[in-house]
Amino acid sequence: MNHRILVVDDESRMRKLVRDFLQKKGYDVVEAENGEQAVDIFYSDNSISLIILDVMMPKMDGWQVCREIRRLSKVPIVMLTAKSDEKDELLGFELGVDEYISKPFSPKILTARVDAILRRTVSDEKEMLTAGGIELDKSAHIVRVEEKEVDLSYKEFELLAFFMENKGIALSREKILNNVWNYDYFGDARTIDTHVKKLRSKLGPCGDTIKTIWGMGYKLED
Amino acid sequence: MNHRILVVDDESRMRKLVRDFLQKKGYDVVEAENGEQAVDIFYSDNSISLIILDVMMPKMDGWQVCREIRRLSKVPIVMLTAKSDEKDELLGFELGVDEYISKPFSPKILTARVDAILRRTVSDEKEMLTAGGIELDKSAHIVRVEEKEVDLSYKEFELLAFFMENKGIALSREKILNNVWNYDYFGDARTIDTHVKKLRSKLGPCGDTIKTIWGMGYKLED
DNA sequence: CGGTTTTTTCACAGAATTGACATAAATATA
DNA sequence: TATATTTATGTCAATTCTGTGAAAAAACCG
Repeated sequence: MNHRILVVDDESRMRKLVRDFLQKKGYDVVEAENGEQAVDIFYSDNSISLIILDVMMPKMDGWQVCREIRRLSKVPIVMLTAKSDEKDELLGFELGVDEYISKPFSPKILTARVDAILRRTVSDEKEMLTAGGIELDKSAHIVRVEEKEVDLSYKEFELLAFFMENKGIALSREKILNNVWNYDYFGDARTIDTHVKKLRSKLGPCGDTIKTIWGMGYKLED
Repeated sequence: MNHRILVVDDESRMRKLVRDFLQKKGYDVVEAENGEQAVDIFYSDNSISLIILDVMMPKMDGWQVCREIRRLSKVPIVMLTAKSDEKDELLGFELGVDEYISKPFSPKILTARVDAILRRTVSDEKEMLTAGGIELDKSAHIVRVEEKEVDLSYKEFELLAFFMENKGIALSREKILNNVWNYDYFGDARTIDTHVKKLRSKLGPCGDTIKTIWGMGYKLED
């Protein structure tokens, strides 16, 4: 799930600078040294999730590249401008630029903005619950422990989801019963123990994320 | 799935130039040296998916050709103009011109625009759903598994389409019933199972793309 | 209408899950 | 330390759920 970022600038020094910081943050980086190349790359590599674009470039400038890309894609675009210029920004927003960063910029600002934009666009896609090394996707009904998918039964899944929705909160057996089991269930409270046991063992290395609170109930650690 | 492009220009040098670049990109090219011929060819060859039209031509000019074609077709039209002229562009957009390219143009720009338009229109018209080796064309009502067409009944098709529109998402039987069957259907819950069974067997090697989520429903894998 | 295809119902076998229970282990309490 | 209380664990029968084939019912089509 790594993001690939296309950096477009005619100065190789600047490309290297930006690339270094993005790579340190764990992003994949692809470079283009002019607008045409950028468009080519973007059209041929459909895994680009964000473009950083210098405005000042010979031949095809940043605006043109932006316009060209926007013909068929809504990929987030960050513009690098020599200095903040209101007129330009207005033009940019019409073209669908997502963010401006004016040179000289601090690398922190750059990566922070990139992070923010990607988080925004990604989080639109799906809701994930996480805790420690556990990842739970309610809609896909998938649980992963340390990146590896784990098979859970229906009840186990429901129970874990309830734990994760209340991570860090101590839950009494009664509360768990009322939420995970049907309201007409009046069975043994020990039943929960059995399910917790199975959960713990199926969660493997993360099994001890479910803590016992003696005399009270259980809690999923944050 | 190759696109055929009709290039209309009275200068053979220009036709050859455009044709060369489009062919290098893998397009089929048909040429016409005047408006009448263009209209004739377009009407007789119904596999033309885009037209590149020079504005300046003797007898019947580009606008006239455009108007003529638009009488019965929405095929994308790209105009080649000697120089960008606002008045002309306004006229053109009223006539439904999709794109302008002013001479002299870079061949790369030409092909990039053509790519973009075709990708856009293709994805507008044909809503293609894919998942694993399964391809589903909703408008054409066709399903292919590993390039080979598969015969599905109406209900089977609807069900598969619903799965593919929600690929990666776990779907309860209730949800499936509400979406694929009429709201007033209260039949046996086994009905879905039966259809899933048939789907799985008809999808052959991709049959196991439809996962059972025990106690919950089904899911088409991403 | 008669034949054909599609859709639905149904019963049952087999699979997976669940909850109960007995027993062992752990923790608090006196 | 001894005792009471609470939790962990393994086992297993009962229950619930799904897959399947066959057959009935409905829709379709000349």
